[in-house]
Amino acid sequence: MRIATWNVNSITARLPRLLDWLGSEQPDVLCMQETKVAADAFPHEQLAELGYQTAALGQGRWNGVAIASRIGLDDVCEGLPGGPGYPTADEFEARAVSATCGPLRVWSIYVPNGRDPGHDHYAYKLQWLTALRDAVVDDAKGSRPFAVLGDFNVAPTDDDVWDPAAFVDATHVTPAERAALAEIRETGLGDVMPRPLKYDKPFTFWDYRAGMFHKNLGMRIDLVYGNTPFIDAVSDAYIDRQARKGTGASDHAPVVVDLTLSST
DNA sequence: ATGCCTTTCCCAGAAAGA
Repeated sequence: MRIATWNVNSITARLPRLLDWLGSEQPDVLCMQETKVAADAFPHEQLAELGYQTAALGQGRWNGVAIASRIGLDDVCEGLPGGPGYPTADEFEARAVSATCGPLRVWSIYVPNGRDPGHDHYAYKLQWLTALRDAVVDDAKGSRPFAVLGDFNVAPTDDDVWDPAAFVDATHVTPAERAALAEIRETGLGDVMPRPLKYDKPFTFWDYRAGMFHKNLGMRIDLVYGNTPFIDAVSDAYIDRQARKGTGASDHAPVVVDLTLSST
């Protein structure tokens, strides 16, 4: 079984490449982020033609998350239970969707950026991560394979950015953000470390500007956090950097995880 | 080592991304 996560940076702009990628890589489950499309404009039909059922949560211009599965899609939960809103407490963004896909329970998440450590968006980010921790604690301890996949917008360690000196006073690397990730892991989840396929670090994001991808100045911020039954089933994990190449690419590459489950 | 790209809103340029 193959499961992947990919921040597509607009599913509308990325649709030709997404459909090609699904056809060639054949994931059974794909978690997507930054679909940037309202739920009623999501390309359900095009993915259905490739055999995928889809659950999409969207609000139009910003954010948007989805799950595509060809092994079943049940018990869909839209949004982050108990999560904060932005800019006001009751304005909930499209940043989380979860579903049961065959033997797996999965979340597709898009963590708020934070913008700047002094910005209220940063406080929102930390509140959001705390709510995510509370929302996954039961499934993390369960016997069913369970994983949270997506764009966490936090580099877990200094090894996960091209140069820590470039991130002084920046978001994505602060102790509070990293502590919030540690609290999520402490529910019983492990960080699935993918192979980079090229160079030494498994970056998942490279800025569009200034040839960052070609200089390999990237970050590892798209993560797969799995519980013990999930981790025990992982046979391989890697960054599909091919998908970041060329014109019309997202600024994120997919993280692909191969699983060998006893039931499949 | 930043908004030098990209996308969306909609047709001009602001907002957002990390």
